[in-house]
Amino acid sequence: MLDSRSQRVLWAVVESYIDSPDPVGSRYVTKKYEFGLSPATIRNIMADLEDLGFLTQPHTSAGRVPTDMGYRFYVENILAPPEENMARMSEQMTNRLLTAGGDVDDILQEATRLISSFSHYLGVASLPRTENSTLHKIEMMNYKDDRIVVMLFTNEGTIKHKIIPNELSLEQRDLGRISSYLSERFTGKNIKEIRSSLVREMKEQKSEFDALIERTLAIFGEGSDNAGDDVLITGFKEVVNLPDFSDIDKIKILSEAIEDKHTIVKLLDKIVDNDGVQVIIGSENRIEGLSNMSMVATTYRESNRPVGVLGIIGPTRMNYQNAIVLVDAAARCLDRMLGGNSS
Amino acid sequence: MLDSRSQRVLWAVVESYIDSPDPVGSRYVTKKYEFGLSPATIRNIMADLEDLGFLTQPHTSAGRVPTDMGYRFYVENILAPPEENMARMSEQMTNRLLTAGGDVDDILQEATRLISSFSHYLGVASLPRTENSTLHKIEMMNYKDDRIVVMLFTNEGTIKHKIIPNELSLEQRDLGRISSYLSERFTGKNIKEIRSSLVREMKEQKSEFDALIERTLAIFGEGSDNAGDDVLITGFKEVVNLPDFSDIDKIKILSEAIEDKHTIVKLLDKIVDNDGVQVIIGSENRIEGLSNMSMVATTYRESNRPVGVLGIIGPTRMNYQNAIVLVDAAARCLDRMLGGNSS
DNA sequence: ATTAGCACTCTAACAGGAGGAGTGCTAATA
DNA sequence: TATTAGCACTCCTCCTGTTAGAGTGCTAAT
Repeated sequence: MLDSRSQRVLWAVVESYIDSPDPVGSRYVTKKYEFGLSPATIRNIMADLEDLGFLTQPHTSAGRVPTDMGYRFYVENILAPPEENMARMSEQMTNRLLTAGGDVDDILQEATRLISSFSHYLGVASLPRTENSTLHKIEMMNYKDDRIVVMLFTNEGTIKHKIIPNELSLEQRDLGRISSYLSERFTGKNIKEIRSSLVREMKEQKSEFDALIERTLAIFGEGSDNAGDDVLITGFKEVVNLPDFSDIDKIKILSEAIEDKHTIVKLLDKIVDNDGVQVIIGSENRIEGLSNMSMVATTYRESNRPVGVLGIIGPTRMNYQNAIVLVDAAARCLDRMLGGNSS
Repeated sequence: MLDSRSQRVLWAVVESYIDSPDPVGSRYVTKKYEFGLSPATIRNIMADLEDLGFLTQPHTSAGRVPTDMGYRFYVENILAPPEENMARMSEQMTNRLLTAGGDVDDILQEATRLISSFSHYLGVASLPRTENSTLHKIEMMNYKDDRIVVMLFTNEGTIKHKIIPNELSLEQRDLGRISSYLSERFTGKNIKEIRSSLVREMKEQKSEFDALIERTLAIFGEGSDNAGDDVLITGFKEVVNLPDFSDIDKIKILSEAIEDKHTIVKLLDKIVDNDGVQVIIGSENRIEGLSNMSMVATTYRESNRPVGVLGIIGPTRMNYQNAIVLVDAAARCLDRMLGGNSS
């Protein structure tokens, strides 16, 4: 599809543009990379690459800049194998990550922090969605006379609790009965299923515990309606230091996306599980305002079941190779940490 | 200390500079505010105010700008009583806040979000520090064979849980004994005290449960060493839209402060409880990099005991009146919501 | 097929100048 | 004595024109 000489030129342009965000000219390419060709020839090749849509010019007499399509080709066909020191870097990160303790949330927090500080881009992750977990146990207990604490234990090792008013003045004995009934009936079942089956039941047969059940449901459903609480974003301070964000308007857009999180959620939702690191380049994401951002992400697993997404978001001019290696290393590390937990 | 005419001029300068960040000139003051004086007279007064340290000039032929000292005088001596629509605004906010549900964390999250969006500055808050709470109950239960869930219930209505490995393979029976022993001994006591007394005991007498106790301690102490997890900061997207942050370097400094949180913690620590909204202006905070930021904050209470801080951070050129009213309204609203809870 | 040469284009950077806003001072005024 | 009008002066901002440089595309020569 593209002769190897053109590929090498495209490679040179992308690499050097990633290195520093100045349009790259023909002369520069001949100087920096050993082509054995004159600038004029490079110019011709570049013109061809532009016709094909891989490169573009900011203005008539400027050098070339890769298009999203150019990056795409670069990522898919001519990405070099990771360098030695890249491997060392990801190993370092993995080691740091392995020392992280706490529950899943803490580990993920640390993971995003690490991939952000190693890549100098934004680290993002979606927490395991409760609704995809399976129930391990439900506990209810009295708390301070007028309230009940409901606790939800999942097989995935997360615990959620919620305080609800004890409207029926239930005794601890009653609570024990209710919770062991629920536990017995639903243990091992998918939270999402439980939720819908409870809702159905409540419609069919009115019980005196409806109010209690309804409030309990809130734990099950948390995060499913107001998506955004279950996504972590770290590293804004890294990103503002990039020359790509010297423009204040870009910062505004980004800060809005980060704070509202909905946009990022939409992005993460695009990552499906297909056993590998996925790359979404620039306008491919089809999200307004994020057309000059790319994402490198993959799913992470828990007992061999994909439960969430981990990735890096940066400018289209990002170091894809670096990002891919880091994300992959972090995700596989998570797999081990989480998988090992629930064994 | 300052005759009323000078005060009015200072007031005019501050107000109009808050309104828009251009140095304010003598002519402008006479036009906008009815002084019955000529620009020349205003100039003389301004020169006096400059000599006194309340105003300053960016350059020779520019208008005047308030100094930190100027703002200080303005805040303490000549702040006008809140306008009508200000009161309506804070009422609106209060209503919105009252509908917030969930535990303390959720409520505070909503509170910072609200004061940020109403003020267009940064909303900040410190969560109630667990170590200042009193213990209500401790529960321990087996979880998935090889682990234990430790739950800490405070009188203040917060619950913390932690999963720790069950190294001694304790039975639920043992756990029940241990937790009821701990509960019995420490209920009603201050968490901080409990922590230190447990540590002391562990040193004095080795018990077979030391490892368990030590891990349990981690819950008590959480947030005390790595301060930063217990502070909320919201509204970066509001702040980047201010003309004060059109400079990219200021954004960098701020984003760093927000992400690391330590700086903000230091700032919040300066707020002591003395029954009222406190204002820290510009370089008064003595924190590097934040010399052009001000904070308006106050403590919020739980059962009449101050447990945390809530405030607004913005540029020195912030609308103090507005901020004070909002912070006060929000804090008093929190008082009610939390105080009512634990009655 | 490649390359040297050249005219052309566009930008970034600098310098100079006009306009304007605002001051401080002095002298006149109420 | 306090206020004000007048005026010279300063400094910033904005606009303009110019220049240097980088890079291109094209053509003709190799």
